[in-house]
Order: sequence, then structure tokens, then C-alpha cells
Amino acid sequence: MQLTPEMRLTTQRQIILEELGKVTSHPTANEVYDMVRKRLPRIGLGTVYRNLELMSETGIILKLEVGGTQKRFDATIDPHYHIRCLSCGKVDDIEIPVMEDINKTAADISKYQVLGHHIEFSGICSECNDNAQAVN
Amino acid sequence: MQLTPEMRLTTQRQIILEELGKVTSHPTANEVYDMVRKRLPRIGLGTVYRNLELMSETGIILKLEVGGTQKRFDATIDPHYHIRCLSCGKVDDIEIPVMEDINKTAADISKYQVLGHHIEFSGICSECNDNAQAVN
DNA sequence: AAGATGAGTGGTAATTATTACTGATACACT
DNA sequence: AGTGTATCAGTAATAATTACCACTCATCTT
Repeated sequence: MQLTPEMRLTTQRQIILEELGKVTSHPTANEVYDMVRKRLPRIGLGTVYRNLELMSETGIILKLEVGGTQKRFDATIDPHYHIRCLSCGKVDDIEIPVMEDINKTAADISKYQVLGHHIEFSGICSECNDNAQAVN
Repeated sequence: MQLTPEMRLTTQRQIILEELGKVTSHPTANEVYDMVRKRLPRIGLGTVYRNLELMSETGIILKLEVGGTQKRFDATIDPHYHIRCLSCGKVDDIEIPVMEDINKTAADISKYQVLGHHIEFSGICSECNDNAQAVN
């Protein structure tokens, strides 16, 4: 979004960015759409997708390709890891120190040009755990 | 597939399993379908999906929820990490020692019941790198 | 200020991956 | 052989995402 000077900071982009910045929940495109629609009721879902994609390409937000069926987006771009609830699907940050060195390790043993890595933990979040208890 | 005794080892399941075992390429459901179809031309895509899902639930194969748009499947079930080519999308194993201990670390600092983790490296595979060179 | 240019938008259609449904098979057990 | 049920092939339906297109609106040019 800052890469090409022709790229405009439209109202839609500004609000998408603001709303994404308000939450720490790694919303899906549809969830961002719902959030943004409260302020811009006529915005199109395609606009949200297009701009989330664009912003992630230019690096001002993060696109999370975690498990589950939907992509998720994150306004926090400094490297960090995630944990996903296998029951409800939500994704939280997890404060494990980032291992910068394993990229080099990976580069040494593979034929790939290694560009990055991501760790995704999986488990059951406390809410889902509580719900499961309640049923028993 | 060995969990419930009612579950039959049909020809379809046997061949899906055999074909998946032959490759190390983490094929998508569609790729498995193509492989299997050479031996069982009349098999349905739904059957492939159904059985891959089933086998991953019972733990005899692994379902990889890596980046990209498709799920991938792996006959190697012992824990290991993966690297994905950002250019062509293929997924390879990467021989980095599995860190059993970080699950505990994660459990300590999060409210989740941590069940596992997966590391996905991303980069450019040697083939794509070569192709890029050729263009320049 | 008016017109041209082109990025961006909203609405909708199309695509892709996956799942669900359905009637037909085929095995297992009597 | 007859019945019950798992599984199948084929197809329809769903979900997420992307593509398309006519129109809007900044920005630039005269």
C-alpha cells in the first residue's frame, strides 16, 4: 500500500485497517467485512477481500494461512506464533520466543531458498474446555 | 480404519492407501484421485475425499492443513515438519528434529490445552529457483 | 474548470475445494 | 436366499474466494 505511489488510501482501506487493528482475534475476511460494514454499510465483500490481500502483499498486515477452511488476517506484523482451537477454530497469539535461527538450519539441510517459518500450535481453548466440562 | 470393527477394508481404501504410500509428495485429494483412478477408473472423487478424511481421523494417515488452498495428505504419520514452495505450492518434508518440549512450553504460557504443533517453512524450491534464473 | 485517465468500488457471476445426498452395490450374518 | 448396513459412484449443494464489469471518484492536464 505504500509500495506504489498510485495506490490510494481510500476510506474503505482506512476503515478496514482501523477495524483490523482494533482486534487481536485474527478475523477471517468475512468477520472483517462484518466489522467494517457497521461503519460503511455499502462496502462490498469483494472490496474487503481485495484490500486484505493487497495489504498483506505490501506487508502492512499479515495473512495467516493456518488450518481450517478460511484465511485469517492480523494487524500485528512482527513475527509471532499462533495457537488454534480445534473445537471452535479461533486463533490466538502465543508468546513463545521466535526462533530466528531455525531458518538457517532449514536452509542448510534443504534445497529450498528458505524465506520464513511459522509455528501453529493446536489444542482446545479454555472456553471450549469449560463447555465440554459442563456437558459431562 | 482399525478403530471400529464394522469398518471394512475395501478395494478402494486399500488402493488409496497404497498409492498414497508410494509417494512422498503430500498430494492433494485431487492428486490422490488421479493416482487412484489409473487403477480404479470408476472410483468417485467423493470416495477419495471420504476415505482420506476417515483415515486421517483414525490416524493411519496425516491430513496436512498447510498454507495454500487445498488440504494435503501424507502416509508418513510420525511427527515431522514441512516446507512449502511459495511459487509452485509443493510441500516437502524437512528433516529438522521435532521439538517435543515446546508443547509443554506452550501449555505453560497459554490457557489452551495444547495438543500438538506443526512448523511450516516457506521458501522457493530448487526447481522454481532454476526457472527464475532461466528467465533472467 | 472541463475533460481525460485510471485506480478503486459495489454488485454479481464464476470458480475452486469440499461436503452432502441418493439410489445402487456388496459384504456379513442369519 | 434374505435382511441389514457399510460403502460406493455420481451428482447436487455449499463455502470460500476470485474474477468481472459498469460506474464512481481522485488526480492530472490542458
